[in-house]
Amino acid sequence: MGVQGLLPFVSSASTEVSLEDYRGQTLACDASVWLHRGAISCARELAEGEPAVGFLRFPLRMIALLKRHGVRPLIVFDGGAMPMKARVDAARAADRESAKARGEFNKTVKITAAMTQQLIERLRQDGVEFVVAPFEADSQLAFLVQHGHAAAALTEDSDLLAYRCPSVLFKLSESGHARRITFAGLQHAQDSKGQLLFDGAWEGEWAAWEGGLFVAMCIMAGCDYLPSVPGVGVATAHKALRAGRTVERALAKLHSKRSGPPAPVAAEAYLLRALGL
DNA sequence: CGCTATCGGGCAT
DNA sequence: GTGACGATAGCG
Repeated sequence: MGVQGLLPFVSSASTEVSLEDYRGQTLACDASVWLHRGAISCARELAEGEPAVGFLRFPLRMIALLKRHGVRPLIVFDGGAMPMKARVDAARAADRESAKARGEFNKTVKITAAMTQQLIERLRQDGVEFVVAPFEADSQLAFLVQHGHAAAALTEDSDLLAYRCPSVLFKLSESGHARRITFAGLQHAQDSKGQLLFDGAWEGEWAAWEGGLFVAMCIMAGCDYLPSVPGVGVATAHKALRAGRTVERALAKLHSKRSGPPAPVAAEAYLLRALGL
């Protein structure tokens, strides 16, 4: 999931970069998407329990790509399941079951601990650094960049911005180019008319977004941890926060304007607590 | 109409 | 694991 619609919304703040720009530096790499993509190439074998090693090919190729450009990869694996994501995890398991019944194998792909272990073994042999996150890789990737252990995170997951990761590279291509979004660069993000999204509407606006409103916008638009407010995406959440200037007033505004069922009451309590309000 | 949200689905080889 | 992209639907 990630935050639906977030990347298009802030795409004006992204710039094209090359891996050459990171020569001699460390990139913290999200292993899960690489493993999933690799696993699609042998989805049937995996679904039917046949031995398969083809899923290693794609992640190893991406690592080779980084090394070819003089970049030091730090591979980050998902660790334990998040209790708060239990509902989402259960839904995905059910989806995999029904996909298997229909013979749609590439929708049944599930990265097992054994598969992760096989990749880790290769990384050990090849001298590639890695860490296993306590829970989800996302927050670990953000931590590594925030504390200077990596120059940027390399992922496909928009959640990295919600975690306030200072620098994120998306959509790495075979040519070694990617789109970079820095958290600080969001200050200059614009809408389609060239108007700033997070600054300029009032004195100190960017500081407010940086300090919590941006994260609130992401949560309101829908995350894996809370039932989202129906009919509210990134654009509506942004509008409400900009008009209200605080989470409380933005939520009140959405309530008064919206027809249909009110937001789940638990969502608000969690949101406010998550933001320390 | 214009804007926004949602749905289905590719990714690799 | 998440989401480009095009289509569709619901609202003001």
